[in-house]
Amino acid sequence: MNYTIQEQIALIERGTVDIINRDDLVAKLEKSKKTGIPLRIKAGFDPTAPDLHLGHTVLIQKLKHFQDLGHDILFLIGDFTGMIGDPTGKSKTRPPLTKEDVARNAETYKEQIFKILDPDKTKIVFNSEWLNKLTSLDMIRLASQLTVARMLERDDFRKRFESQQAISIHEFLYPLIQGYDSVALEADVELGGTDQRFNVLMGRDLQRTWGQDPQVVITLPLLEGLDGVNKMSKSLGNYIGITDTANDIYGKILSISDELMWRYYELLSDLPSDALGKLKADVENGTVHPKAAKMQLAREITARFYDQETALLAETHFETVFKKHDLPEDIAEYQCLWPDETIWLPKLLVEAGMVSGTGDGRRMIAQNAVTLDGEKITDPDCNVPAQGEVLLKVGKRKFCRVIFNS
RNA sequence: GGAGGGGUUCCCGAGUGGCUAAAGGGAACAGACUGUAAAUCUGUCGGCGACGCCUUCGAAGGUUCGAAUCCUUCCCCCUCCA
Repeated sequence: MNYTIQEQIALIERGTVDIINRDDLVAKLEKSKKTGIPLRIKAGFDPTAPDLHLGHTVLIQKLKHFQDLGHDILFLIGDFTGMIGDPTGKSKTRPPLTKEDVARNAETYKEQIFKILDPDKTKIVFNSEWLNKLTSLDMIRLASQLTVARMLERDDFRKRFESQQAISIHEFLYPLIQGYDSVALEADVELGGTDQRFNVLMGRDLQRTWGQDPQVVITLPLLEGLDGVNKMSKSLGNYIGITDTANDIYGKILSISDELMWRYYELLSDLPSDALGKLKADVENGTVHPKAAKMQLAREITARFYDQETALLAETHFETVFKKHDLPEDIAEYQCLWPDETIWLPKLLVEAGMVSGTGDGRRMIAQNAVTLDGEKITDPDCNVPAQGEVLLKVGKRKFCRVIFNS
């Protein structure tokens, strides 16, 4: 609580898209400073996806900023909303989550978010706590707070409406419910991705209706996934999980495109903006190789979830495997029980889980992608003696040491 | 309740009786080039010890020498009218 208002604003503002509205934020910060009562910062999370990735960390990092400034973090797990199913996208009817599921997912969340947030200063709350108590009457009253016209202001609803696509009633309830969460929590600030803008703004309206001081809404950019096109998501497989190994985090970052690298710098790095500007200029004028810049980013991010030392090890690992084409030090091992003297190579690749089928294996061999004990194999009919140890490599990054047990 | 449109291999999307394991595109994977970047080029892309065999076109039956294509029933999705 020893920060000036200006210092607080500067940290909070960094990397945000919108602050709605800024004057309210200043007023709240001033009041908090005067009274010594920390602000209540709310952010909601889906209970069905406990595998957090870097995309989520943009938001969590911002929570961390608030936490560092001495405010209270309300980490909301939307277990009630999760039971209904997310309206966005063609939702296949989601199997309803049981209490056990929710509890387990919450534990997973904790393990992950506490890599960033301070567990002692973070409160985890579930919206079923208050939403389950609402009666039908309450629900309808809540629904009366909003008109259809207002709802259709929301971009995605409007587009769907105009192009005559279906919108279900319960989809209209979603923003209301989310807004009601803010009322229940008496939130001072709510954070959300830019795609959540409408939903989080709803909280302001409802809080006003309930006679509360409306929350400040802060939206944060959505991080693009590894492909650089879609937003990072687990289902698209274009993500870097925060529980990924150091080697994976490092390697995945190095595999992103140069263009995307700057986006990641902007959203994920703590590098001060003037230093970032200089780096960018240096890359542009050729003083710094783009790969060096990428390595720096990879080190920083890897170190965030592990430590500096581990990050450097990951870098060494990376250089060993991909630059010098040496073997990585931690090759997967596969114990193979095989009754015969020899084994057909494609079969062995299947056994070792390196290809999807013998057809795939043949293909890989035909495409010069398979190496056995460092020797390139080109004959799909190749048979290998089933004894001792062999080292297999498929493509650039798949390794396996097969140990035969007779 | 009424009318119409549709469900094809990971995705989009051709295909209206044999030449179709099914065009084209995307994704993905492999190879070349590199910085495991981008771009580009080449190849692969249902399964199988494989110039052949087996299983696929929402599901189940049927017609036919032969069906993704025709018929029947069923399931699902979408739009419009009410």
